[in-house]
Amino acid sequence: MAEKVTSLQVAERAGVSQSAVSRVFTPGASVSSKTADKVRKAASELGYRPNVLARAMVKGKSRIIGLVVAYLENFFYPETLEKLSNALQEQGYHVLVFMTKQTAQNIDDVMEEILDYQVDGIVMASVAMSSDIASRCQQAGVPIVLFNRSQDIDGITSVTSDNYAGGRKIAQFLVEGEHERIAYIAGWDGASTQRDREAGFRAALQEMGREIFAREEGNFQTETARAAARKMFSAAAEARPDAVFVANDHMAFAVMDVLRHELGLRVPEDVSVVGYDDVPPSSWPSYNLTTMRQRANAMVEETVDALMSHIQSPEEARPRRVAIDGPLVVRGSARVPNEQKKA
Amino acid sequence: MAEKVTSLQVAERAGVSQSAVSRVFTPGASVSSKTADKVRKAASELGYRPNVLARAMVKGKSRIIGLVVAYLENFFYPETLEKLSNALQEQGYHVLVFMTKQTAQNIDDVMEEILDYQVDGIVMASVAMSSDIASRCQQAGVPIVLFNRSQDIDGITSVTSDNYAGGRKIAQFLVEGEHERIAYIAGWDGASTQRDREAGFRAALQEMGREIFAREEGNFQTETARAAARKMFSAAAEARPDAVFVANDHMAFAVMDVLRHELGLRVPEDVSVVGYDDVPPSSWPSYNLTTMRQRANAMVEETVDALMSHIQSPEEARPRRVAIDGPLVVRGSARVPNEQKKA
DNA sequence: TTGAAAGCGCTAACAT
DNA sequence: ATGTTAGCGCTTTCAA
Repeated sequence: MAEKVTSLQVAERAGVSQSAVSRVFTPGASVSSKTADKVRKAASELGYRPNVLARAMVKGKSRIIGLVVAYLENFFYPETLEKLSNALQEQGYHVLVFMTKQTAQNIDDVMEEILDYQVDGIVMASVAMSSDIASRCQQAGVPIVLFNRSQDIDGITSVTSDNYAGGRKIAQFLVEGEHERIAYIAGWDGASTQRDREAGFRAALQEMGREIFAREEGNFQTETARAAARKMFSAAAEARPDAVFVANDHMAFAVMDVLRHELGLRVPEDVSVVGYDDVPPSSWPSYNLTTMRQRANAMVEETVDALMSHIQSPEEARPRRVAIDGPLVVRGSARVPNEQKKA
Repeated sequence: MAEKVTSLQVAERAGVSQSAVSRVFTPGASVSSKTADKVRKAASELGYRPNVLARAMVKGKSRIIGLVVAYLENFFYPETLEKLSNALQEQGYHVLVFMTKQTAQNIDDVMEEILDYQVDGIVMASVAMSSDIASRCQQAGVPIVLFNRSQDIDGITSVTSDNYAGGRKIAQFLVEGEHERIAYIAGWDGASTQRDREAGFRAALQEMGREIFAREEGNFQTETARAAARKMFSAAAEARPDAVFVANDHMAFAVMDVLRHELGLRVPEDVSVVGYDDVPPSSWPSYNLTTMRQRANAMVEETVDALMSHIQSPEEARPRRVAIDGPLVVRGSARVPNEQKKA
């Protein structure tokens, strides 16, 4: 049960002062190479490494980023978490995870906890936030970025895909594919992603002189999405949609399964399905889902960049609201305009 | 840009000493309710909360658990991470994430970093570890638990499903299902999960006077698994397997897709497929995969329990090697013995 | 019960 | 270039 090795012990063994040891481990400090050598030798003999927490205390920077996340069940998030964590690691930061339920009280509680850890920044993935809390963080000087959510709170940075544009693209694609009865299965309406996707979808439809033929709520959940699909597609052929935009891939899989395995409908022959996210299973042959890609890499890059610039120059950094455009990935789950081929 | 509120400021406002403030926020310390009230009032007016890092320094306990993880692409891990984080949060701990590549050097580096954060414990998910590093942590008094991996290092705690027993069950199930040519698609052989699953599978087969008809390497990766499936099933009907155990679900999906969509084979009529893990897509109707369930909840519970007992009583706590049994979840991807029904 | 004081392991002036 | 000193914000003796 060896004890913790401190810089003082290293100093004694190397025959230098404790601050000399500190300097050796501080990039850009002034130490002679002779001292440095002695110290490094002593340090490695003792197995010494600086205590990050102690350093954090004196510098007032923990190099910890708090990540608040509500659920990992949508496969877009694991992907994101992995990329985010990697990107942050490269900058010398690490991610401290806080799971929370999507209720105001929970979120507020969790935010307090996060702040207790003196994090240098916070990423909220798919979690809404009270403006109270927002200003509390601003006071504490801790930058927040909303990931995959945007909110109309002043001075809050958010990074999303361009959900409005995405909704528009899908509407266009479906109309060009000569669909007659275009439906929508919505996500949870508390989410800006849901609202923006639907708004873009409807707007584009309207511009083309069309409108939504049917709409059900899927709430971003498998079971609810299944129920929505059953309800929407139980009618006779002429009375049911021949195309449906499902607000995310996670629900789209559930919808496709109901269509094919419960209702005996063919996709895309009887009904076209389009999703949103482009998570891994979307490209699996069983689903082969046409979907809007959320560019996780780009979104993570923006997030890290925003965080870093706020940390490095709190005064100059301006809040930003980034909406990243992505391609519509055309696969086989939806009929396409004549000239196109499916992937 | 409000500054950090310290216990000293609270003390001044409440007209008490700084240590009185500390006591109020220390469960089980002796303070009169009069003092406590004054302090709490001042604290909430100022928005004071104790600095966890400072507390960590003096107590030598950070209430941070380091999680080392190699990839989140197997859907078993997001699930695990969510549950683990929640369970730990309930105990007042939080998870600091370290992503790493599966190479010895990387892992060692990451472990050093982790130790720098003075974590109270470490969970390694699907990551192997040198015995060097193991003893380094033991020296530092930091308990480690290997999650979903076991290693023959003395004194190391590991929590897995009972992979050997799982392999056996699958062999039995396949033989009872009257399969003639039973094949295996292996995972990465560096993983104990792969080795144990295969060992149990082979042992049971042998006891029944049978053996593996064909074997390919899938390496736990989608593309490699696809290639394995193509190679294994390109032969004529009599020369190819009529059943295959794929070492995890992630690969099993890829295999099923190749079987159905590339090779035009029916599952389970032409070939039965069984996986391992029971991740969410396994129960989706498109796959409806028969698979061994890994009981994530139980595994997480054991992990947290092991961690807590080592933290609370480092002396008494014994290393444990837990292998949690799980059920074979029978769905539609494999032919079953006559009397059974599929789910 | 309460305050004063020491100290957790480190960094950052300040002097030399 | 290097040592000395003063904290970072807190918990925990030790006296009172």
